[in-house]
Amino acid sequence: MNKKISRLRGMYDVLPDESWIWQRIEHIVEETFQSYSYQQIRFPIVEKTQLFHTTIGEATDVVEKEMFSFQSRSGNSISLRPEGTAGCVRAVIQNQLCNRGATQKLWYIGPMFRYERPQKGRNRQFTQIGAEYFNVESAHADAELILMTARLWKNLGLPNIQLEINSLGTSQSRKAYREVLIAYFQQHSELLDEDAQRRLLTNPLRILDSKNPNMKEMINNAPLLSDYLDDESKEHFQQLKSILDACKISYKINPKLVRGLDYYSKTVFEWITTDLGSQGTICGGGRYDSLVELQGGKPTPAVGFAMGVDRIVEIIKDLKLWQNNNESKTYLIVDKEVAMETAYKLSEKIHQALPQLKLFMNQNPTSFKAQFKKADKMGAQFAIIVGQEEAKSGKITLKYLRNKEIGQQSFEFAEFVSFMNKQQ
RNA sequence: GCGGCCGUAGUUCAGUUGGUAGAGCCCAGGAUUGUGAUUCCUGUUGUCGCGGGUUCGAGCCCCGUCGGCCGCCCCA
Repeated sequence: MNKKISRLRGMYDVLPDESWIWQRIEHIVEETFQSYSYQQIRFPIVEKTQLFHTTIGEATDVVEKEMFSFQSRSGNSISLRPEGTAGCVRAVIQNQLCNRGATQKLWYIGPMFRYERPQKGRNRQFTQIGAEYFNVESAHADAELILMTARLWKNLGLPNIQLEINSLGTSQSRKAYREVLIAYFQQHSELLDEDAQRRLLTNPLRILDSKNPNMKEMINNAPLLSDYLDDESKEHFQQLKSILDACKISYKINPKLVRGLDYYSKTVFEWITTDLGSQGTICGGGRYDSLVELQGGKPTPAVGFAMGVDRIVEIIKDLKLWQNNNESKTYLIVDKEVAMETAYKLSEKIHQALPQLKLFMNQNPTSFKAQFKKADKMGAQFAIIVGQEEAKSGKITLKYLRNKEIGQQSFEFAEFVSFMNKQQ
């Protein structure tokens, strides 16, 4: 008879000991993206299932077996978004943000849902932050997005992150390569595992990603995508590389880097950490020039990326990169014998005069000793003591808990305010 | 979707060949007449994840289930 209802598998609660990390990441992301003049866009968590099928691709794992799909009351199939680009593109088309050649630099943050087996760095509800740059065809746009993410890692203070890039080519050159690749794999069909057999005609590029040791040699000898790039794609890729070189962003060209979502073309990139085990990609993205048209909009080149906030939080926690400074700095210690009205009058006066001050007030006054103990455990810098003497005199007694030499002082209210202002 | 490990107080864990639970930390109170971080004393806490089975008897054995971790897979 267990009446407790537990949370769903792969979902989680963010508790106060961790929420401050999320808040700080969100704050830094917002500042960084704004400094590059990207504007926030917000779009629904639920969309028509069809949107994800046409955008992400029928043969992808995300669509085939990882979507939270269900029937709406009117009988339509709707789904929780498994990623952000689909909804963002839909919103751009529907609200005509790119009409008459307008460019857009957009970013978003929010929960995404995929029905997967939970693991470190992989949850069923997870938070992604993404940015999308619409209507610039040249690699300058790709470069800006990569530079902006590099700036973000710097601002967040994340170490051990590497950039990998590749070019998938235009959809025409990819089509040509695809046929060569299928032919090659068919020659070696006796070596293909079950997974590869299944993907041979739906998504042969993904076979290159396989870690099956039996297929390793065969894959290593497979024709390379880079040999089949057309001039336009080569030129585009070269442009990106020379900007990255100029800005001293180091990268590795990974010719086997192919993204799992169908809509990518030309540039693809990933930021990878070695600190998270097997879920090491913290940010991935690329160009998707044909997606807007595929969704029924006017042809609009675009490029974007998404990053997993949960994974970034994990790194910051595991490596203990940050310290919490969101805790109360000042603890209001109230004598049991002092009327709470007096204490509240003072605390409101303090909030009015020092709006930045993080004041903790104990609504259940116990002994002085116990309150001091609590203030200490909480990491408070100061204790304001409201005892019977202070209630009579109207003065403020302030004790500096972190420095015995300064110790305890008595102030008039105005003196107290200017003292605290100096401290902050 | 596949494979492996795991689930005992708030927490970290112990629990002998099956005989219905224990420690450290934390928390609360006190030694200290209005004052913390050291020390000492005292005290609270569990349907042993949940359900079923075997047994005279199950935290321990078996089955199921839920949840977590790790690998595959996938991806951010």
